[in-house]
Amino acid sequence: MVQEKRETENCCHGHMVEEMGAHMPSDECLYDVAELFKLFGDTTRMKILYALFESELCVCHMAQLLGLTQSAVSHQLRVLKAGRLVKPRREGKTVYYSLADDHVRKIIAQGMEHIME
Amino acid sequence: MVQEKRETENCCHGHMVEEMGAHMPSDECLYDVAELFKLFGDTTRMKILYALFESELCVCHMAQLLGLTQSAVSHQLRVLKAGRLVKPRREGKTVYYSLADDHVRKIIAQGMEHIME
DNA sequence: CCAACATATGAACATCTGCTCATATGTTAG
DNA sequence: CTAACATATGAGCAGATGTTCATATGTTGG
Repeated sequence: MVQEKRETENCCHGHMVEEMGAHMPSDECLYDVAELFKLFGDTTRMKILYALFESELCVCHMAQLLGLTQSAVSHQLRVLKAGRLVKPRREGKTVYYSLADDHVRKIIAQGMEHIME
Repeated sequence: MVQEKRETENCCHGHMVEEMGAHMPSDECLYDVAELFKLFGDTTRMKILYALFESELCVCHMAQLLGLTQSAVSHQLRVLKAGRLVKPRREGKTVYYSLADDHVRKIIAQGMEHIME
């Protein structure tokens, strides 16, 4: 995350530039949204999330279903859990994961819609 | 994109695994959605998109507004254009970019909502 | 406690990404 | 045409990311 480089170029003799800035969300907010979407921006994670659309699943079940290693799935579940997109439920040795809330479903659905244009 | 690794592990003696698969979108579809979200998954691109929320902007204007290099902005606009999230409009030497459609706005808004929980 | 199973985690590695710098392309004024 | 400006693009590089392999942790049955 290294940036903050200012240019002196200017095609429009920059008035109103600061005025525009007023409507922009804070850098932190923009960063958070980008981080959120980053979670959806990987095929493996998207597979996992979509697999959880209908019902909770345990790790090894997901691995089987998606043709992935248990380790790979577990690593990604860790990321998704940290991002509050999924939540675990332990039952004996088995850990079942499910979508954290309906927002996740909505966001994915919206993305799907855009793809199907 | 190297994967396709199958595990033999099985906590649930895998019946119904294939049945689940029936409800999954095609790999290509999942891939496309992930690619779409990947576009939103970067702070610089999110800044650019958000800056375009209200009105079209030329490249150097965006660079100024966001405190980024003209080159960096141009590179990202290329990516966003390829992903059909923004569209250019040439006017003399200047190229104005704007959001490609309202879906973009909706998707970002949905993301923002989730952040503000 | 021990063995077996389910999941989690750390290190190493190859790949992907996004930035910078230099330069090319496109456009208009003179 | 040429100079000046706006944008685009390519090469190179540093940092981020996702996978694998090996191993640790957690849980239950015997």
